[in-house]
Amino acid sequence: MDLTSFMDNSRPSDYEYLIDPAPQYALKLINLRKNTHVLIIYGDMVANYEGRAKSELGELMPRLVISKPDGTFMVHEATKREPRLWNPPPSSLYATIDGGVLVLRSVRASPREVVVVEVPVIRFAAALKLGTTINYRVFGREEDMVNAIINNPSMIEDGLQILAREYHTLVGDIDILAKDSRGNLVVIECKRSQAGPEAVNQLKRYVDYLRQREGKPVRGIVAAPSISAAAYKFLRLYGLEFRHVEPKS
Amino acid sequence: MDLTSFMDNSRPSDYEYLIDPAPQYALKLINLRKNTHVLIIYGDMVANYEGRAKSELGELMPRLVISKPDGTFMVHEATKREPRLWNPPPSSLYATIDGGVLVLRSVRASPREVVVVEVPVIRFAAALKLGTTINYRVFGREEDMVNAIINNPSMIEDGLQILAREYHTLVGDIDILAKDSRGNLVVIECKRSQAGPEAVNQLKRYVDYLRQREGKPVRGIVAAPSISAAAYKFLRLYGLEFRHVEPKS
DNA sequence: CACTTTATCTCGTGA
DNA sequence: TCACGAGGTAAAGTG
Repeated sequence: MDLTSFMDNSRPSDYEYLIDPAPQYALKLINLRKNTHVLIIYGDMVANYEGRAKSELGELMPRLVISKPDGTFMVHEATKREPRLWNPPPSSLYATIDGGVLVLRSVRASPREVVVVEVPVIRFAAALKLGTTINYRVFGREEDMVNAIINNPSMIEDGLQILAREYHTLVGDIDILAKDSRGNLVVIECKRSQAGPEAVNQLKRYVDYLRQREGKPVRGIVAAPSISAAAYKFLRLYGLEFRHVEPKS
Repeated sequence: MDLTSFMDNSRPSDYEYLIDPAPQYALKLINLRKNTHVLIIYGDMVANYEGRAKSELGELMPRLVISKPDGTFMVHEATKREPRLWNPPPSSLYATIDGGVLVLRSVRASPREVVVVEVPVIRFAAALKLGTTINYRVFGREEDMVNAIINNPSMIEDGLQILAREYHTLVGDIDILAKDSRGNLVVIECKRSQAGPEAVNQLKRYVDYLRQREGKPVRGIVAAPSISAAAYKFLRLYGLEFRHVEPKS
């Protein structure tokens, strides 16, 4: 493939790449494809971000820029899953050449956030057509746990009767509201991973609210695969309960 | 540059790339560079993940794999900042050819999680040397807010005396513990962005605990740039207070 | 190592 | 649009 063939042909192809391109070639690729392709720019660059917070990558070194057609903009370094700088979608990419240097400006409208990248040395640039999986689904989420409990309440305790799921209250939504065999209201808070202090606190909030509103005893149960020691102490301090439930059951 | 020169020379260079490579060439690049370079593989692929949860990208379509020397492994699609599938560092990458098809297996030890990617069509593969910014710093975090308040407690109210920061209790850590001009304990919970019901609930947890432990009135203040309407109602309901504080002040 | 909390969290959902 | 809460959260810091 002619590496610069795209210059003479504005019809998008699946992928195009430039090796050690002059800035104006990279610029043209970016502007032609930024709304349809995922762009990759590899080179020596500096960058900075200002918006909700502020930070700077002032030392010139090789980094990797990834820009997606939805506005996602990321500056990756050698380590970590997270980009060092980024703008989430929807953001807008503006590329220019300033003093012979490629400059990428990603602007997020609300909240106003700007990432600016200067690339004095462009080693590689590419425009790639990527797909998107439809009907993507993850199994083993909290919702699946809630379903499992609703379908089989005895996994919490015998005689439990489900009253509602996602029961809305002034202080938040209760995962499962139920009634035990003795007629007590039971609030169940599900966590797909180990429950910590926040989970207990959340449950306590719901239970306190219902106790006050109903004027009678209300039980609270954390349903999770495990609970931290501190959270368990906290839970017992307030007379709440824990049930072991695996997220994939 | 000879696109296959790396084959005859195991000395790492800054970047190498293969265009429409045969699987065994891509395999060799991956195995030579996976521990030192960031790898990019673009092609048509299917993938699946199993670990804490489970999901599948069963439809063959163009996707982008990024692998970092620390074990970061990501499968990106056309949209979103988040990879569709991933393993965080530290994970291990194992590449093989199975029935003529490049197979990438990323394994995380604990918790055990596996991402498997099959790439029947490899359009592009590259090994890139990336840098890492040292002494990286973000400005405008919650810690900066806490510092600002400790250095100038009057931004909360006059006569406030700081007693402790990160004060540990049975139910969690208090951002700032202080005493007001009348001798009341004051718990301050800082949020760098708008405070929601959870922030208020967190504060209530600390205040309730101290009230009980100390047997005397304890004030609670949420310090944040703003607070949601629901959170504010909730806050007033429990006799807590709100102070406007900007994260960059 | 486990636990706790923050985050420029991101993302989906529902009002 | 905003608010709220889950997430395979990841990453940092502490005991």
